[in-house]
Amino acid sequence: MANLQDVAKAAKVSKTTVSRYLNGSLDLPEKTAAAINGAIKALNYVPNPHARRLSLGRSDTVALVVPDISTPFFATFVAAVEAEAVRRGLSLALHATLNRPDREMTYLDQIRQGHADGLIFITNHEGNSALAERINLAGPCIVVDEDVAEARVPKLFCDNESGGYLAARHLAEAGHRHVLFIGGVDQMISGARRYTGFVRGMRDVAGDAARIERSCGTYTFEAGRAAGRAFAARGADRPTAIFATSDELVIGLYEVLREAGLSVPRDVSVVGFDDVGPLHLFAPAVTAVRQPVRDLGKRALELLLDPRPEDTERLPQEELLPVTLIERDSVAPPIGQD
Amino acid sequence: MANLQDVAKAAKVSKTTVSRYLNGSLDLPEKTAAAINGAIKALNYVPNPHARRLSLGRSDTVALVVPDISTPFFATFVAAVEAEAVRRGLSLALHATLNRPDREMTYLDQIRQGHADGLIFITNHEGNSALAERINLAGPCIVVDEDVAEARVPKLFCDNESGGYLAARHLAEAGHRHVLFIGGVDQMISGARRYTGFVRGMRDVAGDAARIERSCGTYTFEAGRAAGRAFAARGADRPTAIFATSDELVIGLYEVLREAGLSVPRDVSVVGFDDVGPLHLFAPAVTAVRQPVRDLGKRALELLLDPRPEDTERLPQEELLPVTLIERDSVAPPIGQD
DNA sequence: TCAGTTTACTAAACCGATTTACTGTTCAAT
DNA sequence: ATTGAACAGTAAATCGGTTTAGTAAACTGA
Repeated sequence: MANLQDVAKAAKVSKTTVSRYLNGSLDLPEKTAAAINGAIKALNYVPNPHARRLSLGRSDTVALVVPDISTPFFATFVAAVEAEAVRRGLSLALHATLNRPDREMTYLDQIRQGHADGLIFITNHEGNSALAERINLAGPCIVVDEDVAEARVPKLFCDNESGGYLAARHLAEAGHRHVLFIGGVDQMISGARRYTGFVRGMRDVAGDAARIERSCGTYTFEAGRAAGRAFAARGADRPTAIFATSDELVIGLYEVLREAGLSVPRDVSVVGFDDVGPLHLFAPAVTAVRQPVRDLGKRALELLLDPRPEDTERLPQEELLPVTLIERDSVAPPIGQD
Repeated sequence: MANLQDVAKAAKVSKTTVSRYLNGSLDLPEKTAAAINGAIKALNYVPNPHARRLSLGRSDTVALVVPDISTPFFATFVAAVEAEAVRRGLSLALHATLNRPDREMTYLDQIRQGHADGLIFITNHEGNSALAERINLAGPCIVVDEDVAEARVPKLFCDNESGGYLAARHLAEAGHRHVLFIGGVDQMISGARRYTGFVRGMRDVAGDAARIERSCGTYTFEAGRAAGRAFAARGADRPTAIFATSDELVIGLYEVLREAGLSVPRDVSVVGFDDVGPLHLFAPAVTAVRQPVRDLGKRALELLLDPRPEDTERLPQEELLPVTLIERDSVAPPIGQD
């Protein structure tokens, strides 16, 4: 491969001239410019990216750290970030942590070490302060989807509270009073806020008649199945509606309800969250709170790259993106005595 | 950030010594080694990746070019590649082309220019020879999932022909004689081979009684809907079973069949392909040929990094990974007069 | 005609590693 | 006392760009 020196020699000028010409920091008379362009074409010259990065001290690459890539939610998120990165002429380095703190640490360190110019970070487990500390040291970084409490960086979430509220109102207005919330623990922002909103929504409509149960776990198929099994095993005093706060939970739940011979929405109503997968094709189609996943991805990169506010001492700004309720066929008024 | 020089100074040795010590090309007495380790720890030294890459002429990064990341198939594939890359200490640069040839070219060029040490390439449209030429110039590369005819690089596919065969036998053995194949055109290896296998499977069981129709298009929701609409609009002489050769096609098809009031498998049997999404939760659960997507990802990286055969003149080797038929509830014997 | 400006370009330092080809010292054996 | 090997390192070149701080020549105006 030809390098800058070769081009310079062929065009009978110096390295400096070629470099500065290419970077626009030098105006050249037509003749010289033509000679350089000719040499570049003839030699098929392309700047060596590693030399460039070393010299400039940046990589034009952003790193994306997510728990997993194969779930629809993260896959869609990654796709949105990638699209925005391309638009800005950046490359994307993708890292999956499988939610393991040691791997999160590793990638965090890599950023600090200059592997990438910035980092979009998503973790899925309860925050710990060692992690937060690493984030604060990592250079340009933004935390998305789930909070890392002590991290002093910009944060971007969907409006979890409002999502919980919308789901609750919808259920309560359909007549449900005894409901089950399946979701994350209070230590996680999505779990806490969705639940807060859910409770507020139920109270707003049903007041003290609302009877709210909560089942905490991860956002996985297996947790959905487990909660579903526990639900199915109960007798008469069973909630009449379930708010399952992720696509995976809904899928696992549906699986078990079907096996148990429980019909949705006749025996129990269901509202989901995320709505990234093909929930409209399930039987019955799932009513769900939809997250603006693509917007989340696009906005994450914007926030990462846009100039930071100067006063670093202010609390990290937190931005919320709106969610919407998509009504389908999994909610009906409750029947029976409950 | 501290650099090699700083460490050397602190340890009272030369840059060379530190570098060679760290890279294992120099044995040092305990005292010197301890001094260096101490300096590294004290200064929090980490080698600058860009300098390293420039010096070594490699990036320990592989590039992955796929049409899209947000579909379950590619998302799962990417996840598998990433996992294998981590295992080998490599980074992953992710690029989505949205199936646009210009972007494919761009990324192909980036590899040649040294952005990555190797490339896993997936395209989803009919091959063209300009693309193949670029691939042949791009350095270490492997083509996966769909062929690029004139590319002389290792290739990795699932066993499409066998997948078609399995689907056809299953349908024919259930009694179906008049069947519809929905899939890619003959110019694409997946379309051609799945169809070939499908025809062979039908003939093996039903001989001349087999009546096979084919609908060519892309592997998208929309194509599935379109084929479904065309199917639903037909009168008496309608096939009794459909082989929809991607998850997306199945989803689009199901959507339309449901709207049209056609019941699966009573009115029509369906067999899918891919089986990456939650097809087991659809109503009815979809019988499908399952692709070994994770194996595909893992094996792709292995093939890319494993030493190439020396005689480059031999035809590029092609490796096929086995598929399996997952039987669920979307196939039943045909009823009626057809 | 000569100072001052503009034009056209460049030498050399720098980014931070790796690596080749040495140097100087110590020790054992002859 | 000398030779040769083993030990403990190192100077300097290299990778391929960017950038600072210039220089030499041509032109302009008084």
